[in-house]
Amino acid sequence: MKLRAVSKSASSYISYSKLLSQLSLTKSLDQGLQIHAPLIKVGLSQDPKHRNQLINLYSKCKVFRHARKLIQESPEPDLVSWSSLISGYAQNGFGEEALLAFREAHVLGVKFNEFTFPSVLKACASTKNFILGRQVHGLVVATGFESDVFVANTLVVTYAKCGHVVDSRRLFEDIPEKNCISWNARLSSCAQSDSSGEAMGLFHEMLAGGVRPDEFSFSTTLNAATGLGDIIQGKKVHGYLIKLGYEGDPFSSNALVDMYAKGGDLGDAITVFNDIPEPDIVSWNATIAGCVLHGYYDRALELLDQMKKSGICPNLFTLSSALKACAALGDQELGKQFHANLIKMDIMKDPFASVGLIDMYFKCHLMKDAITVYRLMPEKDLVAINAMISGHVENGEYGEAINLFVEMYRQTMEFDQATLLAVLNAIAAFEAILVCKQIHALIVKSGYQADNFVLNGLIDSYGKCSHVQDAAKVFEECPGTDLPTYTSIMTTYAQCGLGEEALKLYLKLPNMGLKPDSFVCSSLLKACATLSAYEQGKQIHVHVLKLGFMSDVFARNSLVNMYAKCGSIEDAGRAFSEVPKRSVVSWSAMIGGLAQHGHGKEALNMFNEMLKDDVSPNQITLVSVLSACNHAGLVNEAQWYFETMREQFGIEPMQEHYACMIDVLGRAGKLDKAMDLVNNMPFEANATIWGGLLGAAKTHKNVELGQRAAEMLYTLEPEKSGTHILLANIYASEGLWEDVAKVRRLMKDSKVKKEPGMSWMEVKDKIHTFIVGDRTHSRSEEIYAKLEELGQLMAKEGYVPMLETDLHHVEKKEKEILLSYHSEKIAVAFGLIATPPGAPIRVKKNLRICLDCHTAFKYICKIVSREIIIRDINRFHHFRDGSCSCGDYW
DNA sequence: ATTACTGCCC
Repeated sequence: MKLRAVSKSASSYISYSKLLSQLSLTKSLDQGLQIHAPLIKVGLSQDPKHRNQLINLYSKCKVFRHARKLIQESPEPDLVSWSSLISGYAQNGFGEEALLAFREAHVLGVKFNEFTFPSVLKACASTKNFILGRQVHGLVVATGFESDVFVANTLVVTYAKCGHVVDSRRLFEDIPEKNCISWNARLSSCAQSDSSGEAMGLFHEMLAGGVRPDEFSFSTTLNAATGLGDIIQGKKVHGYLIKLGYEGDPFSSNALVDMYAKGGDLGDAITVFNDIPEPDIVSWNATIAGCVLHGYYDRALELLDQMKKSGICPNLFTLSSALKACAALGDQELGKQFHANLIKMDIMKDPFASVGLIDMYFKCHLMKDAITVYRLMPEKDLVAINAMISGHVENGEYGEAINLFVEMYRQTMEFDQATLLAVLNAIAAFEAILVCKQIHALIVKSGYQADNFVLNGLIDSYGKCSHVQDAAKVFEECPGTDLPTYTSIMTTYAQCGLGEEALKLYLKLPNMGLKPDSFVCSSLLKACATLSAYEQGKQIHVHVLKLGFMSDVFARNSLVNMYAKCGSIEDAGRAFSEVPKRSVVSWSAMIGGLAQHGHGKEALNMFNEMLKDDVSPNQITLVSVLSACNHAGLVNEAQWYFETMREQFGIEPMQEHYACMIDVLGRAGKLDKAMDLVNNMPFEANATIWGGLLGAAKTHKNVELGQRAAEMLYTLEPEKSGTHILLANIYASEGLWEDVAKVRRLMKDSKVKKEPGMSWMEVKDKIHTFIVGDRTHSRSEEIYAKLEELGQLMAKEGYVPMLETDLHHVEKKEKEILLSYHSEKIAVAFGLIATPPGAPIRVKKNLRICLDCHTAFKYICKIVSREIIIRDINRFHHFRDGSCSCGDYW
């Protein structure tokens, strides 16, 4: 009986031992627990080998309580049992516990070996306990295990993870026989410190040293390529990976998907993804994130469905991307569903989940939900605050956005690039110039003046606040100017009416080695529009075609606007007819263009067509409609649209509509009605409105209204000289020379200078600028000869200079000379000698065209058989066959 | 011993 028991236990000894090590490998806890009882029964659990195997199994399966109990039961501290426990903690992510166990064992006098040190070091790395890590390193050296390549590799990784990259590199270099894992450890330490370039170099060194990379080396190197955005290198690594037969490695495949998705062709990413036999959650996530990154939001959501159907549950990564897709698509319902998913998964404490939701709710205009999610965040990190600021900007709450920043900055003094960009956006939209200057100071103080993104935002904000000079200063001091910087400053110039400056910069782009993109083109088209630079505009049009931006609806709308503002309503019409899907912007641009050219009836027809096309007008469309009525002198029509726009189109008349209507009435001589509207509208009349009334007073020779309007304008815009000039003109036209003299004195005292009349004429790619009596042009002699010749021909046809338009109280002869050398006349004369016969002449003027020039051009266009197109500050004048398109109404 | 995917701003 006794013998049998012994022999049975002998055979069990071997089989239990085998079984236990098998169970340890597969982490089969249940079976282990089942064996534990029989082991006790046969008395084998007291055997050190079996006990250690059990400790190992329990530690691996995270049942540390049982493991510790077995250690306590053992008669003396044992290296293997403690090692098992420590490694169990370390492998399962219980770093702190591993270190505690290590200290306990150390105090008990356990001597460690090359199998224990890696676990302890791993725990130091995961808890970022550098101090203990260095002490363990000392222990390693003292016990002579430094030369063990296994331990040395772990040290390299530990130092890197604790942020001590230099020590990590030194230790790596000191390893005499570096194996593949040593190299991998170094590669991973580069990944830790964001040194993708260094990692790429190491990979090549590794190859040169004859070490064969494994799947770890490949996936890490591919990640480095992604970090660098260097797809060319990445593709080479991809090729080599195939050659060495690691194509099936899931980590490398996922790294490839991520690389192509982030920096290359999304198609390549999807190809790699489709070749993965059993994509895991990371493969799906990387592909879905790639779709979102490239703007294929529907595709991303479809993939998410497919993923679920394949039996894989979305995790936080998946839902982050999905929320971004919902935000971009404005899909509230789906967004809410994902919110429910996140709550069910109990991961709402994760900042990524909250920020994704905040962003989604703001972009879907569900402000309250966004704010609720933010309030429920246990710890509001910087990214969440940034999302709040930009969310408010997104919803037009610029003041709230700025206040939020100020409040946050006072509390934490924390901000980053994204904060600055969000605040700058708010400033730009709010035109908050004082805040803009403060943020500028903050940018300089905090060292962000080397950050191009921030500087571009700053330029943009100064531009939107109409502080061109500040914008230009930031631009000039920009350390490295890239294409977006140029775009920002060119857009600023274009918006502030300095189209010429924008064009000058554009011509410099090739010299800087920069290629224009669709943003530059759109900015330039706007510049051309402001400048009325028709030839330049046509060239940009060619660029837009060549560079393939014609699929861009913005580009097409910009073309309509540019051609209209450059005086070619025909080209504008052609561009308009080529817009595939006309939005309210396309229609408004066309209607506004027609209006500016005095084609009031056509503009109104266009407006009716737009309504038939089921496109709803917006405020801008109605400004264009009223302006069309204005330029065509259609007073009744204007009144009808103005009075019915609220009920017909649900658009509340804004200041611009009132201003336009007041202008219509004023021009038509209905000065009383105009003043009624001024007194009864829900706004204070601004400078534009008083300016219009002053013009009306001049046209209809109403001194009283002129004086009142002028007085208002002196306070509203004292820096403008136009007011004085117009008032003086009113007095002059009534022969009130003493009053003219008074105004002139006033002008002199207040140091307001008359804004000099300037005209521009574009020939080929050069813009020629002229002022009154200009003799600086290289072809001045020919120009003045032409003017002389024209003067004689015009006189024969019956032209008489309209001397009363000049307010200089000088001799008649002198007046005649001053009049004949007005900048627009010089420009037209230059046009006649510098362009081929029969070509239309396009001139832009910075002020309103003068009455005498207007009359003269009617004669000239007939004499020379040319179309003369003058764009003044308000509108276009097309002179053809002795008359002007404005019908003498401007 | 070593490897991947997510948020705010451009």
